[in-house]
Amino acid sequence: MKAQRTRSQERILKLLRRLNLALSAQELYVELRSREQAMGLATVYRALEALKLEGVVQARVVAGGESLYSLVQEDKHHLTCLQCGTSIPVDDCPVHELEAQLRASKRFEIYYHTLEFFGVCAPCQLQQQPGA
Amino acid sequence: MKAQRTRSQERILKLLRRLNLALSAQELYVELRSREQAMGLATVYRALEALKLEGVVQARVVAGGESLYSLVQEDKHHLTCLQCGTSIPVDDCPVHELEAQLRASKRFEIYYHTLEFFGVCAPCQLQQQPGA
DNA sequence: TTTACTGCAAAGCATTTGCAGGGCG
DNA sequence: CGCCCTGCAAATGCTTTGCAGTAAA
Repeated sequence: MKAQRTRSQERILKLLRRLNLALSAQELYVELRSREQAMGLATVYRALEALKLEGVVQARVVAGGESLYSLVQEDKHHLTCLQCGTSIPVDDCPVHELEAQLRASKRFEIYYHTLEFFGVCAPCQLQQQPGA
Repeated sequence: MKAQRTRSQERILKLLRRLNLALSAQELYVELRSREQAMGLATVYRALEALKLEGVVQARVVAGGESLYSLVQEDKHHLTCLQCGTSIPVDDCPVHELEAQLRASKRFEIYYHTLEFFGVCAPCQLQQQPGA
C-alpha cells in the first residue's frame, strides 16, 4: 500500500484536524499561508486529491461550484436553501445501515457518504410572496 | 405564487420527462438542438435555475464540476468511485423518515435530497496494488 | 407599447496541468 | 544521482452576466 504522505498532505491534514470544520481549497490556502509556512494553491489541490483517494478527507460541493473539504469522520449532513445557499447542519443520519448493506453486496470500498436536503428556508419563502 | 413557466422551461421539462434520466446542461442543449428547435445555452441554464427553485428539477454535481439535472421525482441515489468517477445507482433509500421529521421540526420547505456514497470500485482497487 | 424572455459573446471562477527548480532519500 | 514534490502561471471547462433584439400581452 502507499499510505505514505507528503509533507504537504500532513500539514493539510493537521490543519483540518485542528480546525475541525469544512473548508474550501482557497480557504485552506489562505489559512496555511497565515498560520504556517505558505504552500502553493496547486499543491493544496493535489494534496486534497490524494487525501480524498486515501479515504481520510471528503468533499462536498456547495452552490457556486466550490468544494468544501473536511475529515471523513465528521458525519454532519446539511439542509440547504436553493435560493440563498444557507446551510443548516443535520445531525441525525439513517444511512449507516444501508451503507453496511452496500458494502457487503457490492464490491465497492465505501469511504463515506454525503446526504443533503434541498429546499427553501423560511426567510426565502417569505420573499417569494411579494404582494400576497 | 409564480408557477408560470416560460416556453423554454416547459420545453426542458418535457425533454427531461421524455428521457427520464439525469443530463448536464450542455447535453440538454445539444439534445434540444437536435430534437426540436435550438435554444441558447444561457437560456438552458436560466431555465434549469428556475425549475430548480420551483422544486421540480434537481441537480447533482459530478466529478469535473459538471451538474446533472433530473426530475425531482426520481429518487435514485449513487455509489461513486473517487478514482474513475463511475457511478452505480442505489435504489434503496432510508432517508424519507428523517426528511419528514426535518420538514416538521425546521421551518424549511424541503424539495428533495441527494444521497451519495463515495469510495473505490473493484477495478480501481486492483489498480492500486501494482506489484502486490 | 410595455415587459419579460432569449441569444450571443464576453467575463468569472474554481480547478487542473505543464514545466522547471528543488528537496529528500 | 535520481525521483518525487512544489510553485508558478497558463489553460480548461462549466456557468454566469451584460446587453440588445424580439416575442408576447
